[in-house]
Amino acid sequence: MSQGFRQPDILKIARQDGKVTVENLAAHFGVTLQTIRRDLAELAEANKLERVHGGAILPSGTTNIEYQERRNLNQTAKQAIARACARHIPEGSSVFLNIGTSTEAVARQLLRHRDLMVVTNNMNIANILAEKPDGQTIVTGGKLRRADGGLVGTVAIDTIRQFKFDIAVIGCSAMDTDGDLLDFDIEEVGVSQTILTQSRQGFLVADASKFNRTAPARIASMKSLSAVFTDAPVPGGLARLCQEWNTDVIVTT
Amino acid sequence: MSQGFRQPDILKIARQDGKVTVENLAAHFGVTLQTIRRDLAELAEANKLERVHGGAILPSGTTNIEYQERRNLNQTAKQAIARACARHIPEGSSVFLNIGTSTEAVARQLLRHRDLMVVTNNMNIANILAEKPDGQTIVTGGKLRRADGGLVGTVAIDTIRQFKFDIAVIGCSAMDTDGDLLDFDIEEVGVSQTILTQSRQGFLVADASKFNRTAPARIASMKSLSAVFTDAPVPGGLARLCQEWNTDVIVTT
DNA sequence: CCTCATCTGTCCTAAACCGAAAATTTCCGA
DNA sequence: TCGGAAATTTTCGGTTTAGGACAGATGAGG
Repeated sequence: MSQGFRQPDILKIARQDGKVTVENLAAHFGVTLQTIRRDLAELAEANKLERVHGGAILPSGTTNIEYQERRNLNQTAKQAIARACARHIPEGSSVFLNIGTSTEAVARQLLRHRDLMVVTNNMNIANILAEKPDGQTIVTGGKLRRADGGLVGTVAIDTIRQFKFDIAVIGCSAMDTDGDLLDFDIEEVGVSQTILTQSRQGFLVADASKFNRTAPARIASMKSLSAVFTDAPVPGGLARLCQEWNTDVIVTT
Repeated sequence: MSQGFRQPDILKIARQDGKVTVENLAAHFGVTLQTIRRDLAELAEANKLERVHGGAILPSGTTNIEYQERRNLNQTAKQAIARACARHIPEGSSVFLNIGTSTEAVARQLLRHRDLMVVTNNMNIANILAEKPDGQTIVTGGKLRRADGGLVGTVAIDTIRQFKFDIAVIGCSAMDTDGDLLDFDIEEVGVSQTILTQSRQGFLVADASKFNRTAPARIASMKSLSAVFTDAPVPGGLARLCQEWNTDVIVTT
């Protein structure tokens, strides 16, 4: 019985009991404490377990942490983009804020705007705007997605159809150089498209890293948007296209 | 058993009960008060908990103060009521949880139930259930009421109509001795009534202080409910009426 | 048979943890 | 406002645990 055999068993015990102790494992496998420590160190390195004094526990909230980290990614860029976007949203208007960390940043910047009617399908945004003393916040219904607090599904789409917005603020997973907006999640694409059809103007908030990525589902083309907010000049050909389409490109520094 | 093992458990207890006391935790884990204090200090440092004299509570964050205080009112009674109610909710069932501090307590007690489908129009409940690893949480749409995180209005009612629940758990502002359930808020009454018509069983959770109060709007009669959960025997005449109506009255101690 | 790589046990020092007691702060009723 | 009780912070010492270093054991491959 060696490392390779013990580690899956250790994981099984951990998942069953929620925790493991160095001492019990040593007794269970008939090896020394030091050997178990080495196993646990490897499992912790691989993020299978979380090491604590005297043993190990299951890693805490693996799902949410991913979103948390995504939120911190490019944080200063996102904030600058959000500020620029917020400046283009007049007080008193009706706005939709979609799922996403970028739109969440916009929500924070909108806290000072007066008399907005904000509709969102993002629980995090709703929580942020709950602090806002004036205006109205409306939450679309939907299935709560634990990973990112998004509300998705037919209920969400049906609710959105009942409104007409001045401005829709959406994010995306990736942008193609031909101006197409892409997303990883088909379910979300349906929501984004519905939002755009229900809005007079569409704003995209996306940091420049989205240009270096790709995703399978197509939301729409920049052609149908009024403005794009980002933090680096868009590739040359696309800039010309946007001009042709009458889509403003606002680049923050 | 050391620090690393206790802290996740402490968090779990805190999330379930809304608060923890140094003394209870010390007894629970069989360690001294000082040790628990060190744990709580660390959890507070990591913003997982908020330290208070004698124990710790969940970080306040969004909810407003008045609601926060209402939540603390009769807290132990509410918790006992919620526990009893949760015991009557089978695993795997579909449940609606209405606005209110009592229903919020029920949500905490339901965290351990498996494979529930919970629908709610209460943002606080949605936030609580977002931690739940299994089952589904669905949020009705609606206008976000800052005072208590409730989602109200026609959007909410329309969404509810799309479901059929095994059990509806509702609260109320006051109870009349003739068995009528009353509420201060007309808007909320409409939601409660819709919920009840869409459910096979109706549960009321209400602490005994509601008997000494009155309110203008009528939700329904206890006659239409399956069970009432409270913390003191109901007035004599009403007890007989409930028996006649086949409405169980569960009194927690 | 030899060699190399890997795993394991033992030893040792530094760090973490826990409980106890003293000093200080906070809370709450008079 | 004040005083006592409860809770907290601080400090200290004893005990457990962590993790690096090194040597022996084991097994595969040449």
